Amino acid sequence: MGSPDGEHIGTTAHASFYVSHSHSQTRLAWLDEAEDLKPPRGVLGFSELSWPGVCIPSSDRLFNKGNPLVQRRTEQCAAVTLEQRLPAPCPAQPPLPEMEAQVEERCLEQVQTMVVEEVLKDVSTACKLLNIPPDPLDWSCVQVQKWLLWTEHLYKLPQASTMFQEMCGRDLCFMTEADFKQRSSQFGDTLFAHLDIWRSATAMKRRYETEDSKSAFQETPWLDVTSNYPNQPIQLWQFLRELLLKPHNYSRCIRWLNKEKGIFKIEDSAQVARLWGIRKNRPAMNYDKLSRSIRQYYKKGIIRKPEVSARLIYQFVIPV
DNA sequence: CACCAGGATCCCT
DNA sequence: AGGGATCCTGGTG
Repeated sequence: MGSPDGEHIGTTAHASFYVSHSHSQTRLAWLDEAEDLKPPRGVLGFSELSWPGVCIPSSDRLFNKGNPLVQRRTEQCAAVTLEQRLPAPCPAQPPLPEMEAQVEERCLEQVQTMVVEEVLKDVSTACKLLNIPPDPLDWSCVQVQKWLLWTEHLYKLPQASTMFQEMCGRDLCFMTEADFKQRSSQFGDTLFAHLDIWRSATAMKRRYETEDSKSAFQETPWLDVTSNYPNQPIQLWQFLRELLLKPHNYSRCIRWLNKEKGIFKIEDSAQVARLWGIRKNRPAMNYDKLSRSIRQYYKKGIIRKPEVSARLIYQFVIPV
């Protein structure tokens, strides 16, 4: 599925990125195909990376019907691309073929920028959620397990994490796809593809960071995947974790039941809602609304109800 | 009654 | 467009 004819824009041990700049015929064919694509979506529903012109090997395998987070990004990309690849015609002066080529060139670059941007954003969000560094090479065994648990949840891969016990990120990165399949014949390829994307994202980020400051990419405020985004508004799950990590102050209203598993109990629902309301400057906040927001996290795989469900008890999908 | 689940809509960024 | 807030209906113990 790769396009080795194109310009090589990045490499990791197992993944490369190519952008075709050579054959306008091919590019048009790809763009036309794109109109028929079913729209996948993030967070880390990465199948959109198989987008025409920007190719990440293995990512197509992540696109399966069971993926709960598959929909959104290509819709955005498709909308912009298709709109922009058809600039308003000028009847008096039909565009020259070179101009068409330039327009296509620009479209392609825009798509590439958007896709790269979205990938980095998704990886960044996941890093923040899992509290792990972006580069898989830097992962400890515990961090590998966190990532596996998350991936397991994301792609509904039962028991995937148990097949990679006591492995650090470096071990994982040196494994081939065959090694992955050997450990899990059913899901090895999906895990491998997902890991591939993370490594690729790191490579992309490095590449753009070291690029000339005049590059269009530099105008995008790249997200530092390890930072906490001081200017970003806090999200509810972050707020809850914040309270939980300060038991000295808040254990009377919210506390861990099982910190290792991420299970917590809201002891004083009204008080937690009040605190959330204060933080967000929403005086009318109450537990009914707060709990509705928590339930939105079920779909996103951030918070869920524990296996043994009980009132006011929730569980972080990825423990702190 | 308090909590839970989830649809619909609005608002803000 | 996406996230969160808000409102709502209906269900459970």
